[in-house]
Amino acid sequence: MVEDSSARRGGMRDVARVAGVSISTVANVLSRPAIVAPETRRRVQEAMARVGYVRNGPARVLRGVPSAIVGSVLLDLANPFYAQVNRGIEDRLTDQGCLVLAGSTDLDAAKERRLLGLLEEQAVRGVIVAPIDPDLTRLQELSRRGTPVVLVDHPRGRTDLCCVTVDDVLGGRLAAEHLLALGHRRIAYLSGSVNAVSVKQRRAGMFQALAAAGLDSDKALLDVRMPIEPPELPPQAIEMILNASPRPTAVLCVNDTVALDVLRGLESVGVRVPADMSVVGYDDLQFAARLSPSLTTVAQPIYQLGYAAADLLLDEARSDHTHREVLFQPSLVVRASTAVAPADR
Amino acid sequence: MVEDSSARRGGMRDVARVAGVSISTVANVLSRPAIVAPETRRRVQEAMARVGYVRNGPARVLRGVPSAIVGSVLLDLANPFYAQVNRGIEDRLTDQGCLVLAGSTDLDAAKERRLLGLLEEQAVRGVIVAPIDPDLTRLQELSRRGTPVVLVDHPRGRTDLCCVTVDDVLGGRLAAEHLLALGHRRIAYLSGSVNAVSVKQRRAGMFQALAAAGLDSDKALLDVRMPIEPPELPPQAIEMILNASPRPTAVLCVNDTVALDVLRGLESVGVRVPADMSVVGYDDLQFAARLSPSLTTVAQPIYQLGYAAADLLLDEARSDHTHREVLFQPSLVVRASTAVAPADR
DNA sequence: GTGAAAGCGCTAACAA
DNA sequence: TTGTTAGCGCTTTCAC
Repeated sequence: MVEDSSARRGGMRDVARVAGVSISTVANVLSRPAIVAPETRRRVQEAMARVGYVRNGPARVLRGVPSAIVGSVLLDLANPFYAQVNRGIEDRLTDQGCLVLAGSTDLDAAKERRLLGLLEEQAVRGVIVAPIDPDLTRLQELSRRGTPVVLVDHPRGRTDLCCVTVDDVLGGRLAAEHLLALGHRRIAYLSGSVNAVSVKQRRAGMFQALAAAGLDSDKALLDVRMPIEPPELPPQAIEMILNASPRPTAVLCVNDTVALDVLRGLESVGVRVPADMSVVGYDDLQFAARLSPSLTTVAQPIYQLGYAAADLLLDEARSDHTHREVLFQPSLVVRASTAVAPADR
Repeated sequence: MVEDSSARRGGMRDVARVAGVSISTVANVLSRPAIVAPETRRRVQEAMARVGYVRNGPARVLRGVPSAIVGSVLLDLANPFYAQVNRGIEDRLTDQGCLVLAGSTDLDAAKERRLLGLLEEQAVRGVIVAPIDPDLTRLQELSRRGTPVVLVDHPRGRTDLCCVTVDDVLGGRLAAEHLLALGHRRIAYLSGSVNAVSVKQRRAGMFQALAAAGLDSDKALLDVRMPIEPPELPPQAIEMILNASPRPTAVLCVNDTVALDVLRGLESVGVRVPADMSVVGYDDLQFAARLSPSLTTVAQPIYQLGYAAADLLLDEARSDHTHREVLFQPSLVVRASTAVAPADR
């Protein structure tokens, strides 16, 4: 009857048998070691090692212990922005002994629903989600059925969910103000098909800045919208900007990746940055500082977004929890891709 | 006794009660709908909707159904390489209705152990891991205790685990051959403190190429090793390369991110790429093609690495499974950062 | 300080 | 075709 340390994992029953105690004594050693007699405790611990005891999470959850698993449903974990959000989530949860069940929705509402459904079945501790489906009622119901939900990078709308967002209006305003101060009077806003809310709010922020400078927003702002999810920016984007009349002297891009492509695109047609055209990114991803020219961009506290969301989720377990809305401020990082507008020189 | 659709989730018992059938009929509707009378089935399904029925994963696992959760333990999910590996894993598992529990080890063996321990407690279906702890016995035992383990980007060593790797010797050789063909006779190899095995193997590959060209490997290869995990490459790296005598005319970098920094570093001291110095990256990350100069690099099938690993893991469930070793081939992507060696012109 | 026993929600074998 | 039942491994009273 010798147990092999590399055998299949034993349960509490095996431990109890080997230690010559009852199951509940084993349980006590695990959860309230203090109340067990030292000698007994030692015997039990020895037995645990002998039979290769491993706690059974599912059984504990079934019994009512909160799950150690938290869901993270983001747009695309291979996208540096969301990867960073996810790291924030992971790091916050990890010291609570929690694990992150992460999934990508790829802009597909059906995929999002599927993921959320699977997560609910796992009876996870909660879910952090950057929803792509504008209809939040599903999430609201998920929450009501007992799975706490926290929104990241998305306003709570009419739900009573916790959410963590960045002030996109401010972000748009900061970018526009910077360009206006450099003398730019005609600015292109290159946005994708995604993240409708953010895109709109940033535009609103630009309008604010333009209006404050006494400009006619409709003339000063050139809206260039195109589907820019696939790895490559469609070449027409650059064309549209360069052929517009009057031609803009600056571009605000919806994110740094797009800005990178714009930099390349402009270079390839001989437009110099920042001499002929200023370029502003958004996000301040790691590579932004390392490009040449290094990229002026609106920095978002990406990691903190995730960290704060995880924080809120953990807080949901507390009895005195109240649903909260956390709002971060973006900040402008001026680097070498923006300069005084050509006409002004 | 009216149930509210937005109420707390009900269980099979509630469904049975509402539908006026027994629990096992409900179970049958779920797992073998065909054997249930249509009328009964309909009633049960209606009841499920009414009480907001959601399957309870943990209970199923406890009962012996394989878990839908797979662990993914990688170095850093915010690192584009591992993020991509993880996407491969995710995409392969997702159509099997599986979920990915992903964690970062951050080069910390203790963290790796902790993660693996937690995953084992969750009774996951299996674990895919890029181990940083060179001692694989823990993984071997994990596997023996009943949690299948697949290694990614790491040789199986003396274990009998499944593993997926890329031929690093070939990668090093391809890079060196390319540079040799361009007339370079002195090449720096800039490697970090990480991933000992890969680094060594690539060096071996370079040696092969050098030897085949009739060169004295020790003189032709300048080894520059330094800790390069933090976001910035230490400036000394560039110095060491430029001050070496004879000065190398080409650099092979351990990955594209390092190559990016080298590009910047060389530019800042007025060394032109590729005119004065050729630079080769490794990995072919998305941005490699978009840099200026665009980066010559050794492409690895990163996504496929994860995809194949997940594939192997799923296969472990089959009764006829045999442990396998999958080896991918890297390939050289020649772009604009390499050119004929200066002396030769 | 320790043990006996009741379930958590589910599956599957067997009975009706 | 449907129902009964015995656990899966654990936590948690409550008795001893």
